[in-house]
Amino acid sequence: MSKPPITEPRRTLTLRDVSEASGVSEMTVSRVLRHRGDVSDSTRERVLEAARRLGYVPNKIAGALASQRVNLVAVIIPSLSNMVFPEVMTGISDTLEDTGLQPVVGVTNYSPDREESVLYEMLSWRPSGVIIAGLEHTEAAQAMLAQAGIPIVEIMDIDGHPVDSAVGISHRRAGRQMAEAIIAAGYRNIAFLGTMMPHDHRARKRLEGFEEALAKAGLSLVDREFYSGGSALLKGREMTEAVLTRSPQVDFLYYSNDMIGAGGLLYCLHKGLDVPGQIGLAGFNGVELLDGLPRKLATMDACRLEIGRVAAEIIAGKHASGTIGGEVIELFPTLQKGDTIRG
Amino acid sequence: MSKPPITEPRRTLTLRDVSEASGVSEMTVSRVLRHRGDVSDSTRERVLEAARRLGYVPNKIAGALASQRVNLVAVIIPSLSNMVFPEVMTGISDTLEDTGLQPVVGVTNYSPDREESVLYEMLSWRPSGVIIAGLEHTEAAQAMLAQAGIPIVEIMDIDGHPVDSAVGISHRRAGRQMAEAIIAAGYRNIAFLGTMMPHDHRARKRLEGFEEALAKAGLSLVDREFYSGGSALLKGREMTEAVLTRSPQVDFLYYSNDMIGAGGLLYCLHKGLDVPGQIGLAGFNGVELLDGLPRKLATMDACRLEIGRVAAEIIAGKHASGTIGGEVIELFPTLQKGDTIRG
DNA sequence: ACGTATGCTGTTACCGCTAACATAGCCGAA
DNA sequence: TTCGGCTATGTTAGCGGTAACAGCATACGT
Repeated sequence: MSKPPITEPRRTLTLRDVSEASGVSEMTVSRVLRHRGDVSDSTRERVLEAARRLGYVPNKIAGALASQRVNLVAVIIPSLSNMVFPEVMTGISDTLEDTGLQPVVGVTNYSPDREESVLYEMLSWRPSGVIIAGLEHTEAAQAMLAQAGIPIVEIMDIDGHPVDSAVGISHRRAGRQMAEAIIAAGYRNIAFLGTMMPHDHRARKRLEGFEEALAKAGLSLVDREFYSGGSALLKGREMTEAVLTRSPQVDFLYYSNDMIGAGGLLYCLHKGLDVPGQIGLAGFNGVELLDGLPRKLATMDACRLEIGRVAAEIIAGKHASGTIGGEVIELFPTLQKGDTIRG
Repeated sequence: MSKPPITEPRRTLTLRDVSEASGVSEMTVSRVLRHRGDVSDSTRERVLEAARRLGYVPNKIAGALASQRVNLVAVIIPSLSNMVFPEVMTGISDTLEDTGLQPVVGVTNYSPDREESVLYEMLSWRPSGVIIAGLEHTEAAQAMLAQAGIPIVEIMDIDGHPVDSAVGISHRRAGRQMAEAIIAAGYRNIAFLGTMMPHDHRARKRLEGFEEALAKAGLSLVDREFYSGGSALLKGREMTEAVLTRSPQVDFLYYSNDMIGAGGLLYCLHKGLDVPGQIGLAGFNGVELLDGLPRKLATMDACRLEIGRVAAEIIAGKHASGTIGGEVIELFPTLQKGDTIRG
């Protein structure tokens, strides 16, 4: 380092500053910094040294405007506070890692209006693609997605009509499968405990599938209980107590997610109930958390990591299926009976 | 709607398209869409109708370049998969909600190099501010932060020297406080169980403070156990078993986070140990999850929501303290003894 | 020697939008 | 009527980069 680093620049640096400091044109600096085109080693060295010394950080805004290319992928999800979407994010990040693409997260809190405005905001940055949870959106959001002219992947759910591509599982089928397993194990007095979220379409579809399969076996839910907000584990405990008090004949508890299921399981064990003999339980998601419980809750893996991975591959244009857009990729969750279903 | 919506635009729309469709200049359209300046009601109506009909989405890239203003706030955090950062995010989002600012999240996985590159990437979009976890960064990252010319808030931790502002708690003090409470309750054979993450400086500082207070009382840790990866709840269980087998004299287990603490608690209860008489436990973070456990784990709230809120206020320039930048705001966690410390 | 391929660097014209200033019409006061 | 002072709109000149092409050595085959 011959010259000392600049300490307090009065304004933010531009290519011109680096070009003047290294005695070449702005274009050449641009080429060096983007590892593009042929530049002689000596020039490259000089430019890099100057850029480093000045502390130059390129302006992607200008770059994106000029090149009409943005390395951002919009990811729009309902929440970060349950275990499921962070894991999807991991799948996305891992896959995007070596593509030069960068995920940008927007959170909707399960509000369609908020989803619409988050989408608008993100599209206004002209991302290279959109990954968005669910198939249900406002009309305006649907229109924006359809017109955006970039790859769109709707994730988690495939029971519906995607705008472009979709990657997910059939929640309806998942509900059905769980019901069938429960019935096959001999349980007959089944209750449902879940979230009261009018816009959680996936939980709704699971319940629909579940009840459909019950109906086919001539059964119906003997009780149901909903909650919203608060600590899921605690709510699971409280709801379970409420249901078992109100409907003592219940011999199976189907939860809309693992967290409340875990709360219910802890409650049942605490009460000394015979699980799964006297009463069975099942949740949904296959969250890692369950591994630490005294007994393993029955659940179905929602393929979260895989969904993120595949969605990102589609955006990055490196998904196995050669086709361009418009594909629906169904993943198949596996039912894990754990220790809370008989047999 | 007199004219039907355009269905398949060959290229993405610009202000010019809207201006032609509504018979005014681009500037006027721009003014209408930004609610800026005086525009007659009739013109505004006409422009909005045209924009809506065409499905125009403004190009913020061009707008930002021209106006030299970007409504983005970079938020750089180590992880999304533990409960802590999502809650900080909630605090940030809530506060930014009505400021026109938008958080953009980058995740570093506790890697300093990754942090540096994520920071570089985000700064290249010229955000209005940066919120970044921790006070320890690579030299290059420090330099970038110092030169960025925008408000920087380092969050979570205040034991060190911030580049600009800082909001957080003293983890060293938190560790000390917990040790003092444990000693006061009469426990003497204390073990530590934590993560093996060389870059989790906050966990390290808590342990340092903890040991410091032990030393002052003439005590030292009788055992310690570290883990990395896997289900925290399960790891807590396994580590606890290992420690209690190896060091049967241990009468207190101090965990570096609530999740492994919860696993340990479940293990102890399962083994029929007398908690907190025979053995005490404590974690850190005050996660909501604990409310659902059969017994409440002792913990310290890390003020996560508040940290996010205050950090965002500083960036938005609406924090109570009138000063501009350079402030260190210390928050004070409360010790919750729960049911797992005697007395 | 000549034409031409090749490697390196510079020039020009935008990308889509907005700040700043310019202009036109209209009102009321002098 | 004339003139300032509004209001509503248009015009001009960039913002900081990059695509595309132009230019100029140097190397090389014939």
